Amino acid sequence: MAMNAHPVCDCEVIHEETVSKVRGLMPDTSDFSALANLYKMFADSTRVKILWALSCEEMCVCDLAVLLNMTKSAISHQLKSLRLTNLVKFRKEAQVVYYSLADDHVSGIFEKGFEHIRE
Amino acid sequence: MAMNAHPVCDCEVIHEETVSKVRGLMPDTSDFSALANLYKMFADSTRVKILWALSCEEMCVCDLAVLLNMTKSAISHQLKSLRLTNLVKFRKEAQVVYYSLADDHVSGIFEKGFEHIRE
DNA sequence: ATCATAGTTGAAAAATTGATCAATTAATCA
DNA sequence: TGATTAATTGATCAATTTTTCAACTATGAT
Repeated sequence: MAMNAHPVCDCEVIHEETVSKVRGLMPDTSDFSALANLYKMFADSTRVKILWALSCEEMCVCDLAVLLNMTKSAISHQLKSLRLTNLVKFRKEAQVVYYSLADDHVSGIFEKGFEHIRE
Repeated sequence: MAMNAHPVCDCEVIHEETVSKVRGLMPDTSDFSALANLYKMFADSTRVKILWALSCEEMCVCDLAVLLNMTKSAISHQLKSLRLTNLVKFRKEAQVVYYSLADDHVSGIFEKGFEHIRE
């Protein structure tokens, strides 16, 4: 009969040592959230296309809307998420807002991804 | 008055050249989907913790459930997604199923991510 | 054979997300 | 000033996703 069944997972700890070792090495939950939130930006076709396009060239909202055949509103909403995660930066010239990648890190993440899917 | 407003985005193409140049370079939609689906696996706290844990050591479902304080069922569902995207592999020994990372690519993707959030 | 445990599965519930729509801001120009 | 266009915003709806729950399979032990 189970003497040490875990309340939540309802199972014995099969390998206590492994679990405590890994737990000891584990980054904070907030680090994992930050990481997940970063990858979330690459986890949607629209956003990943926007990021890829901006890795080619600086573009305004309108350009992106035409390129991806979507409304300015939809693009703008996505750009907002990308701004909030510091993946893109922008400059305003008259009424036009030009977006570009915040830094070269982003392209680096792309490369890793494309590497993997072409294996 | 607008002479060439785009039907979907309801805007003029501000920079036709930019748009057509980028459009010419653009990978297939299916490539972007594949990329987004890959990053989707890293875009959830639970999954990213599982992947990170497995990058430390091979673990069974129970170990992961205890480590993350979640039910075996929830873990198992996530592992299924990870299996379907070929990010993890497993071996069965008696009733216990041991999971590990499918290849070193995965750790590489982590590093890029952590690099970015620690900037 | 019976029972306990590891793990998986499908369906439903709960939570999150993405596109749309209408309204709004900001800037230019007549 | 009033009209036009780029862009943003908040609310809503639809779709997707994650967890939960209960039922189930499979393996090993008594």
